[in-house]
Amino acid sequence: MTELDADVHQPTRLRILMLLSGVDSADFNFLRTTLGLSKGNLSAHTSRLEEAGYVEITKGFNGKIPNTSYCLTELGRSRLAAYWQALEEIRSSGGTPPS
Amino acid sequence: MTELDADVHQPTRLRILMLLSGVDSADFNFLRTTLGLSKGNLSAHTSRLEEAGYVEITKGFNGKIPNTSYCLTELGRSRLAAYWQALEEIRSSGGTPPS
DNA sequence: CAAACAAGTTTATATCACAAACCACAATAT
DNA sequence: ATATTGTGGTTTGTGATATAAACTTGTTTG
Repeated sequence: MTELDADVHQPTRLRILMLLSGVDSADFNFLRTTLGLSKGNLSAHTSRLEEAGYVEITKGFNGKIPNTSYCLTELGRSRLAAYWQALEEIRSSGGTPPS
Repeated sequence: MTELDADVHQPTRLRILMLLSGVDSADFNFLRTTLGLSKGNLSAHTSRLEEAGYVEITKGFNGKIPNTSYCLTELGRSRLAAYWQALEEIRSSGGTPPS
């Protein structure tokens, strides 16, 4: 019974991870507006993903204004793949057995 | 941005629903042992699924001992299908764009 | 300088997942 | 008859969590 990684199995975090999986990196406001999140919510979720080691956070500046950008780590990428696979197991576990 | 139904998007409930989707009905102990859940946990989740209208709970007796059995409703079945579809949208939203 | 703004973070709150404790009843032992 | 144990489940207490509001730090504008 493969477990579903709780750090991934959360709608907002899953969307963040999927978005990051298709891009080299994305910054705070891009994630925020693309996914339609409040700042607090996004900050909390990215922190958790960083603690899990799934996302790397890079703080810099755009001219003088601070800018934070996020990048999926290799661990994050592999956990994300494992998550989809675990989900596929659950999905195929249920249906009516073949006749 | 299709939302993920919170009543479905929970590992244990998802497994319960998937299990029920492949069977006419299942009773408490079958669910409990098959999914490896504590009694309290199973009871809480099935209650929630009933309140959502996704599962019908039927209380009866096996001889003299009480027996509760669970059956997926049509609503439950359709919500479950919608859930997998919503998830598929998220899944295909992320990947590297085609070259 | 003061007031508004930008980019995040910290906090308060409400919900939730879970197991321990509990309840109702049946079967068995004393 | 009455404890005692077992079975089938529900209720309750607790710790974790998702979210938005409030706050912080620094910048730009009046």
